[in-house]
Amino acid sequence: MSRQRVGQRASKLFGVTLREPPAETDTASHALLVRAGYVRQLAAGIFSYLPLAWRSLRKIEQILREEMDGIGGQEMSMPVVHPAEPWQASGRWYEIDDAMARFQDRRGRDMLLAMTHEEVVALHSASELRSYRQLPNLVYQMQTKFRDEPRARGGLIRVREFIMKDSYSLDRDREGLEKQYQAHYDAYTRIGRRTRLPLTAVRSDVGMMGGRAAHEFMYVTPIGEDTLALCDECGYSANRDVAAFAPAAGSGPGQDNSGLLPELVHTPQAATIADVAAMLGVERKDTAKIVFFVGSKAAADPGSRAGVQESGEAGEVRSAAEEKLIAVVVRGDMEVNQVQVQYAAGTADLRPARDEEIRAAGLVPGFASPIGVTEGAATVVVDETVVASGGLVAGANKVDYHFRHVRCGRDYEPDVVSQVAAVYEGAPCMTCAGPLRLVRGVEVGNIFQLGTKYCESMEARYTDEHGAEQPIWMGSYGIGVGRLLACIAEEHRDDHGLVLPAPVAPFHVSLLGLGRGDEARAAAVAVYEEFKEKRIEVLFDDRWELSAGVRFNDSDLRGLPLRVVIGERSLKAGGAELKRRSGGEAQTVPLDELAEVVRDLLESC
RNA sequence: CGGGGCGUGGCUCAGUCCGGUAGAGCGCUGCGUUCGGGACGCAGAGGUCCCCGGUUCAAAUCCGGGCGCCCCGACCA
Repeated sequence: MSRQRVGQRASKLFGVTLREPPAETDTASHALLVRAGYVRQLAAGIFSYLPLAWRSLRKIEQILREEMDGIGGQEMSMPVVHPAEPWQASGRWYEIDDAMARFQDRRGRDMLLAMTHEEVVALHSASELRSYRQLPNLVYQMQTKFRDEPRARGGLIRVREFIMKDSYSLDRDREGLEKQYQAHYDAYTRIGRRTRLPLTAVRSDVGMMGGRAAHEFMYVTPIGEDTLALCDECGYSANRDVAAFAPAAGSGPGQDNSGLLPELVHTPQAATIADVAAMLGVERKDTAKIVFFVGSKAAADPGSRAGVQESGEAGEVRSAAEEKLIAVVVRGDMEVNQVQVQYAAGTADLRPARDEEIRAAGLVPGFASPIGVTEGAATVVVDETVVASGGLVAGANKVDYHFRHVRCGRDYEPDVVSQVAAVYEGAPCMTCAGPLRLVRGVEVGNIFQLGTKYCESMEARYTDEHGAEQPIWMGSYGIGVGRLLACIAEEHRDDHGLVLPAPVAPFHVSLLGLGRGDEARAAAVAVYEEFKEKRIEVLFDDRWELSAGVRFNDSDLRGLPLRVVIGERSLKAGGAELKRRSGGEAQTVPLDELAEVVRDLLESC
């Protein structure tokens, strides 16, 4: 709770309420945040936080600050504008395309807007950290990031400019890193509790961050853009990108008859799995489908792409020789998990192959088959479930023909066998075989064990007790502050507006002065002054000229945890009317007890 | 980056097909009435119809180009 006197008159509040939601608000919580006067959009994915939102964000930041300090963090602040050099040294200047906002300063020096701060932390660590005596260490900041998303959406959920709490652990070895990683895991769990937002930790892909382990902290909601696989029986949870499941052995017709050899069958016009299955009288799971991608290795020598400024140049610099065709074989009823294909095939980038690229490898789009892929023409990646299955229906690499009874390992040789099928609703859990459930979620926070990657490129080393130079081990941990607020708003609302929990609400009390009489008005003003004096954060609706209905509705919309009404009616009843925004009965409280009762009630909001 | 939609007062939108005086509701200002769940009357202010160019006697409206915003997909640390 703030130490300062905090009060605001609604008549002067910068940020009005809107009766109708602006046209371009897609999610319920975002419409409310706009209508209630919390946020305003300046450009696609770029928002201003008006005083109400800013007060909430500062409270959220304070919670984050306390939790970071609690695990030994030191707050600092690093620039939003970076020179290109550190990002060139780490390679990310070249690996990241349009998502990075680049520009040149007046001298023509390459600059960028920070997307995150690993490079700069590593750079500073190189100069500040020299001895094992200074480790472990942990620094963090609340800082603006800019990521030029191809498509911003969902209000504050997916924006281009955002404030992030980002912390960076610095350790002498893997054990130290794992310790700080776990400390963050626990801190994030506490943060979810304190902000009243249910968070689910899931295993996740390391993506462009690199490194070993990673978890995401997800708010499960239908408006989420990520898909999670959860096991209710053993608690396994993972992002769909990395979710593992037990390969199911096939049991369909043909699959039992392991002795049967491939048999060519005529399947005119049947270019989709559904067509083929129907024509041959089998189920989709008795078929195998082959999906083609073109993967590219990231340029080994960063210099080969130096100076890339425009997205259009990127494709020209990357030579065709770096690309390879990847043929992925999954069961007909399953989808391909592209992230896992990247790992299996060892490529950095993946895109669907064009028909002419498939033909160039001597294959027939629509009827392509893993049988007869010319050595070296394509990397054949076969899903584990396909290997575990018996004879499946597969393409014959000949227009209008398929094979029955095709078996991996007997009829064709895979280059890689891996789980490249995407997890599906009801898939058997890897650890307990229970059915996995797929839900949507918003990534509120993430934690990465980076290892020595960034510190090595910045030459951040320490000297150990034997006098030997060692690389520093880094972990990186983020929480989107605005995204957290957006998720809290999504979780805590009703038909009338926001219902914010006290720890993150911009004010504690919405005070309404009703009625025309001088006595009632004086009483309301007196309570306003008293609340301020007693450090109860109060938003005082002093707009007596408006009708009561308007003011009640505005109060509900803004969603402060408590509402106090003082008017002729309440005075006649014995004082002020006090009501929780979250529901329940209103109570009448004598004015001389009001502040105390309010303070007590706040403890449970 | 592919597909689609939209751009008119502060907000939500009509008007565009079929060219001819810029509109409604809400909000805002003033006066009066009302006064515990989005009140009422009267008076009023407020618009480069996204921008540039073209066609035309005449363009919010038709044509060309651009910009912005939104949705679906691709992508995403």
